[in-house]
Amino acid sequence: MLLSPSQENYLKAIYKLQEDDGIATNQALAAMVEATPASVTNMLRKLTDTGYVDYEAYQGATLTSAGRNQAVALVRKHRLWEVFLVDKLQYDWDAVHALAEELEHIGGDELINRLDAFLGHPGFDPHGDPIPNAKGVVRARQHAIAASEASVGGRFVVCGVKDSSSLFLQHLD
Amino acid sequence: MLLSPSQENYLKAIYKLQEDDGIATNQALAAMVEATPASVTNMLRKLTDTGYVDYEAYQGATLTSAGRNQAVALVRKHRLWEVFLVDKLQYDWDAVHALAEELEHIGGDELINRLDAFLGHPGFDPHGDPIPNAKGVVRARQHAIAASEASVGGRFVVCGVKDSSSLFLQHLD
DNA sequence: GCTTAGTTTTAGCTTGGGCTAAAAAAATTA
DNA sequence: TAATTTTTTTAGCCCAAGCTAAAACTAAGC
Repeated sequence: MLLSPSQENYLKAIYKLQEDDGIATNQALAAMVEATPASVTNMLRKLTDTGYVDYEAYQGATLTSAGRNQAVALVRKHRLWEVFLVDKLQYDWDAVHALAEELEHIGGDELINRLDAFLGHPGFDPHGDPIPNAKGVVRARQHAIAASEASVGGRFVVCGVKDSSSLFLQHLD
Repeated sequence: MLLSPSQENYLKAIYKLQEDDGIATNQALAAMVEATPASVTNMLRKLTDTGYVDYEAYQGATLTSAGRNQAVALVRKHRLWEVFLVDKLQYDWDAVHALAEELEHIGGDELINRLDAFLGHPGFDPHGDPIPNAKGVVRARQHAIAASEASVGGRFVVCGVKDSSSLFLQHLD
């Protein structure tokens, strides 16, 4: 089954919300894909019919295993393109998100696996997020704590940032 | 004015037909963009309204200078991505056309100029076609003659191929 | 110069993915 | 528990880009 860019964005959004909040509500999805809740209901129907999502009215959406595979593959593509843009094209790390959002919908496994090899199989993207491997396995970022948890005066290495808004990343620079 | 991928494909098709045949007929366009002649008529209206095409009923389409700029930019993007795929990702030259068709619709000047620099400002794509520079200037392939014109027994260097079908390119290999 | 063949356009329909406004369900508060 | 607020769904609409079938135009052959 072939997914449209729009459908792929929904799967990615559900995946992120499940990871972060445990549940993907209609409203949160609407905010994430920048559509109205009514449009989200429509799309969830379609994705349920095609077997990527489990969804019952008023109960929120969860990914099927097929849906989760797709979502992880998209995360992989997104993060590998971000590495390419920063490492090879010298983009600043705060400028790559939007472009990666476009690039992640291009091509299939062949392209992304070649890109992966070309980049030297990186384990993390420019924001420190882990890159799923070709089989969809994501290694968690180890030993990481939030900056707000760090003891004052202690010395730490920043290994990633959560917020990907361009404004916040520029502030960090 | 922002163009959809579909609109960009029409501009590219008109450009190619103008170059090759001198004129872009409705029928030839339909074949090139893989749509029906009726759909082509619709789209030509739109592109005329937005100022990229000059078109009067039954007279065929020509690009305005804005349209030509867009078309040349697309050819540039397409060919640079082909270089990337072959030189960096080790694709065979006969396998890159379809992927470049997708990639050429991504991003804007910034991305493509960075890609150009990364690739070392190549002058020609893997098929030997010249790559327009950032200003849209295309250097013609010099001193080139068709293989069918070459004298039997003479020695020549192949600097390009016209047909980009995967089948023909595989045959050459 | 007519007739036929080919091409292009018009008219009206379809599909995907949006939207708004109103109805229905769920959750919260009194 | 009842009333109110919030969330979700339904119903009906829009737009882009395609399609088919029929009408109109152009070009060729006799």
